[in-house]
Amino acid sequence: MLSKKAQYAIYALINLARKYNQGPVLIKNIAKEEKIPRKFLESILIELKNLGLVNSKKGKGGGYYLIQHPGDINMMFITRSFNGALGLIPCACIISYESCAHCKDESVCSIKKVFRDLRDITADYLEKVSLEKLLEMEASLKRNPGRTIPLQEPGSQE
Amino acid sequence: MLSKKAQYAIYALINLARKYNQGPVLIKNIAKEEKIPRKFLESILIELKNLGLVNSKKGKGGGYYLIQHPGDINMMFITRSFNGALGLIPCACIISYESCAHCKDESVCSIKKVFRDLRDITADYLEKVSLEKLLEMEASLKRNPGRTIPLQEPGSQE
DNA sequence: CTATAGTCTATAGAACAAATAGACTATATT
DNA sequence: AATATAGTCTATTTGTTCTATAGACTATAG
Repeated sequence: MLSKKAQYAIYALINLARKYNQGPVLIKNIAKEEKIPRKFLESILIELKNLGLVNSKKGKGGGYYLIQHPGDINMMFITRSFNGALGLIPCACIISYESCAHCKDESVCSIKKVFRDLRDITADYLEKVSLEKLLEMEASLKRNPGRTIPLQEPGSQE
Repeated sequence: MLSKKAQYAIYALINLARKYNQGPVLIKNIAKEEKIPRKFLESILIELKNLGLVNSKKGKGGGYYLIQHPGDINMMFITRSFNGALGLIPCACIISYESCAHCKDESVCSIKKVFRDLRDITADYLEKVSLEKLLEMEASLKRNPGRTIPLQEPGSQE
């Protein structure tokens, strides 16, 4: 499960993406609209600034705004920046990789292989989901609820 | 990332799967072979027993053993039992679903859609990975390192 | 120069993860 | 029945991370 921080980061970015190229947005407005605790949001926005996704303007008429095109910001980047590794076990991770202390030979470890492949599938999927894509999907869902073309064919429901 | 507990559960089960139908296995042997803290492992084995995957025999010659066929125990069941929800955000989960407090209308929320689809992809993938499958893959990797047929075509590396 | 709005430092509290200790109970074998 | 073996239960400890908040500080527009 993503941390609240990672989830809030996504909501905040979507909020800014909706107002892309419309000038700075106040922290308190984002907080109110997205129901994010204001002080917590502040720290998230500073991280987003350090990551180079947003910029801020101080003083009256100030606020935050996206400095990358919504099509260039994807869920994989956000998720990894705020939540860390995508892999489910340390030896299946790219960042925060740790060699496995439990198996004798990692090169023939089926657990590693399975979880590494899953990590790759997840990374691919999340990389395709940009803020722009999310806004498009939202519009599409509003026109025709439950009828969007999925990014990838989901399998059977459990 | 899976908790240590979930990871240890997987290692313990694989260990028992290797010795399927060969009588009870001592806790201390599993602990030693898989490098799992013994007392921690005990609590995991009790959970596995409550889940109906293993049984135990007390006294001399006792130990733990699988009571389901290795082909019938899959990673999705283990992961969910020990690590909880597969979805990355609460509104995308099946178990531990929570309606989203952040969007106005969940039925047209693209974030929910995206993360729900990802959850389904993950669930499908993990469901296909049984203990038996892991042992087969291991054998196959040993014969021909790095040449197994993946369960699903992994995408590009990042 | 002053109201506005973002920035920085520090910290509190809760929840959770990981591990350990030790007494207790059941069973096989002699 | 006695005894050693081996799993079971209860409790507690320790440490970390997550989430949130408070308050003083700094930069800027007008």
